[in-house]
Amino acid sequence: MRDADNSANARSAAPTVKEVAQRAGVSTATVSRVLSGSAGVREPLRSRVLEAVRSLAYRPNRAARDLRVRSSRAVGVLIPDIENPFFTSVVCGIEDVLRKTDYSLLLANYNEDPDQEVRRLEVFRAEGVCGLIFAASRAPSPLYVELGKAGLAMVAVSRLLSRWRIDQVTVANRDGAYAATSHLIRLRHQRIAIINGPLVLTTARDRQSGYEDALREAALPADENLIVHCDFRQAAGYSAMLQLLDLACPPTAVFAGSNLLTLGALQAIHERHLDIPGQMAIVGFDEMPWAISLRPPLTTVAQPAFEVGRTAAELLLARVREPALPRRQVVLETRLIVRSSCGFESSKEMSARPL
Amino acid sequence: MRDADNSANARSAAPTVKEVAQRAGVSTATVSRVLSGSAGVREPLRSRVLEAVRSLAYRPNRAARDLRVRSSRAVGVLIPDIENPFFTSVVCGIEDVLRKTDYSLLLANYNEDPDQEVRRLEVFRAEGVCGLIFAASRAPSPLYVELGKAGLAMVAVSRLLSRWRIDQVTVANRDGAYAATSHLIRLRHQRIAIINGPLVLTTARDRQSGYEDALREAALPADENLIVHCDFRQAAGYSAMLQLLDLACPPTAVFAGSNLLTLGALQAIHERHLDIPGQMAIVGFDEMPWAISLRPPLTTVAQPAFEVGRTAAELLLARVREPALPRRQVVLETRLIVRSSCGFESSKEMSARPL
DNA sequence: AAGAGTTATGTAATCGCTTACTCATTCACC
DNA sequence: GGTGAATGAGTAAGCGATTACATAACTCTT
Repeated sequence: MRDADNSANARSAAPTVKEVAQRAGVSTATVSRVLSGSAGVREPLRSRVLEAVRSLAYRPNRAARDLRVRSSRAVGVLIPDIENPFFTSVVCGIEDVLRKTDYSLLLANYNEDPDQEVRRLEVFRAEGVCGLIFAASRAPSPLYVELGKAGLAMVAVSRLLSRWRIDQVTVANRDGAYAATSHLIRLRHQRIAIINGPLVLTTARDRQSGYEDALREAALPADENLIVHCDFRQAAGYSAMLQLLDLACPPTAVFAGSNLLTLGALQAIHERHLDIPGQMAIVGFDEMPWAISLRPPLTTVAQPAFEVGRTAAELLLARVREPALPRRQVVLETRLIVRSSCGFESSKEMSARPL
Repeated sequence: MRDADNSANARSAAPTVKEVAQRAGVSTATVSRVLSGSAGVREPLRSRVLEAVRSLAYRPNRAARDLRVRSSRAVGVLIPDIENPFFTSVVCGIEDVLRKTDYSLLLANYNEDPDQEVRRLEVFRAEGVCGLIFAASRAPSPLYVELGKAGLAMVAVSRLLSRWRIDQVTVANRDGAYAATSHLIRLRHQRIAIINGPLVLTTARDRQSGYEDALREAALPADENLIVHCDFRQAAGYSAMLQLLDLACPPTAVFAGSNLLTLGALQAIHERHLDIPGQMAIVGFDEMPWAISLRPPLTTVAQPAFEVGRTAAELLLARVREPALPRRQVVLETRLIVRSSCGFESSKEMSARPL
C-alpha cells in the first residue's frame, strides 16, 4: 500500500534515522541513543554515527519524535498584545533563557480578545506544547484550568487570577502605584486621577490599592469621578483621559496604570493643548525605551519586564522537569523613575498651580 | 511490547480517532474522512461521527497528522526584532489573515543576531513549518536558499536581498525617503544628514537612493560626513546621532532611516539639549502609535506595516496551495506624515536659522 | 577458565493519523 | 431484471522516531 508521491509540497526527502543507521552501519536504535546523548554507545560506533549524521545533515523529525514520546520540546507563550512593549520585553526575557536549552518557543498573541485567546490555546494544545507561559485576558477561559488539571506545566506572568494555584511571576504593583501616587502627592497635587485596567486582573487591583493607600495616608478624599477603568489598550487610555478632562472639576494629575494607557492619555492631553506638567501632571506605569523622548520625558514606574520573562521561563522549565514541585510565586521590584512629566518638588509651575 | 506508563508529563489520555470511531460505531477511516471534510460519508454516519467527536471533545493529534502527511499546518514567521513596532504590526497583519484559516502561526525573533537567526530557522525546519515569512538579517544565512531549494514556501518582507528570486512584499522605500528628504529641502535645509541601516539590505539601499536623488535634484552637495550607516537598533541610532552632532560642521537636519534609529537619534538630540526643530530638524521612517506624543510630534514616513503583513500572509498561503505559481513582488505605498519635528514652511524658526 | 554480572547493540512494536486499495453496496440504464 | 458504473465504508500499511525487551559481547571474580 504505497502512498502516491506527494512531492509537490514536501521538501525533498529529508534523511531519516534509517538512512543514518545504514550509512553508519548500525541499527536505528543506536543512532537514536547517540543522538539523545543517553546511555552507553561505545567509541567506534559513536563517532561513526556522528559522522553519518553530519555528512547527511540529518535532523530528527519532530513530528515523529513528538508522536512517539507524547510530548514536545516546545513551550507556548501566550501574550495579550504583541504591540505592548512590556510584553515584548517579557518575551525577550523568555527567549533569553530558552535559547540556552533545546526547548523552542512558540509565541502567540491574542490581541486582548478572549475568543482568540481560547483559539490560540487550542492550537497550543493541539501542537502539544510541553509548557505554557501566559498572561490571561480580562475574562480568562476555563480552558486554562482544564489544561492545568490535565497536567500541563504552566506559569502565569504579570496578570494573575487570584484564585489560581499555579506558578506565577509578577511585580510589586501595589508598591509601584503607591510610589507613583505619593510622588504626585508630594508635589502638592490634590485631585489625582487614575486610569486603570479591569479589576478582574490582579495587576489592576493591586495598582488600585497602591493608589488608594497613598491617598488615604495623605488624608486626601477619594473622588469616584477620578477613577476610571477600561481595558489596557491605547485607545482606551485616550478615551479615559478625555472623560477626565471633560469633568466639571478635572484632576490636576493622573496616574496611568500601564504604558499603553499612558500613551493614550498623553495623546488626549496633547490634543487638548494642555501643558504637561503645568496643567496636567502624568505618571505612567511601565518603562519604554523612548520614554525620555516623550513630550515631556515621562516619569514612570519601571517594571523589570525582561527579568519577569527570564524568571517565568526558569520556573516553567523547572516544573516541566519536575511536575510535583511546590507552587512558587515570585514578585519582582518596581522602581519609580522621575523625569519631568510631573514637574519637580520646588519648581515654579508648582507654586503657580491653582489650588 | 508495552511502553512504561509515562503519565508524569503527559496530559491525561486525550481521545484518539480509534475511540471516536468506536463510539460512533464506524472505522477510523470514516472518522478521518468526516473530519477532513473530504469526499462522501453519508448522513447517518456523518452526524454520528460528529456527535462522537463532540461528546469526547476530540482534537486530532497534530504530531500524528503531520507525521503522516509529511507537512504541517503551521507557518513560521521570523522577525529581526520583536521590540520594533514595525515588525509587531507586520505580525498583527499576518495573524489577521491566518486567523481565518486553519493555519497556525509560529513566531520567532532573532534579535538582529545572525546566529540566532539560523538557530530559529533550524527550529522551524525541524518543526516542519509549511511556509515561512521572514525579514532576513544583515548577513542572511545560506540556509534560506537551501530551504527554498528544498521546496519550502517562503515570502520575504520588508528587507529584501536583491538577488533572491522569491515572493516579496515591501514598501516604496525610495519614494518615502525621497519625500522625507524633499520635505527637509523645501524647508530650506542645506546640510541634511542620513542615519541609515546597512546597505546590504534593500530597505536601506533604496532609502539611500531616495535621499541621494532628492539631494541631487536640488543640486545640494552630498557630504560623505553626513551619511552614517549602522544596524537598525536604537542604540546605533543614538551613537550615530552623537557622531553627527560632534562634526565640525554638523547638519541642521537629519533623516533617520527607521523607527528605532529615529528614537535613538531623538534621545541623543535631547541629551544635548538641542531644540527640535530649531537647532535640529528630524524626519523619521515608520509610524508609531505614540509618534504624536514624542517631543516634538514626529514628522515621519509611514509604512503600511499591517498591510505588509496581510499581503505577505496572502502570498504565502497562495504559494503553499500552489507551489508552481510565478514569483510575485508587491510594493506598497508610503506616506509622509507632517507633524512638527521639522518645523513648517513659513515658521519663524526657519527664517531665524543660521545658514 | 568458567560462570555471573554487566554493558553494548539489535529487533521490532508502537505513538495517532491519513489514505491507497479492496470489497460491498447502491444506482442507472437498457 | 441484469449488468456495469459509481459510490460508501472498511482494512491495514505506513509516516519517522523511541524504547522495552532480547541477545550478544564484554568484564570480572574465584
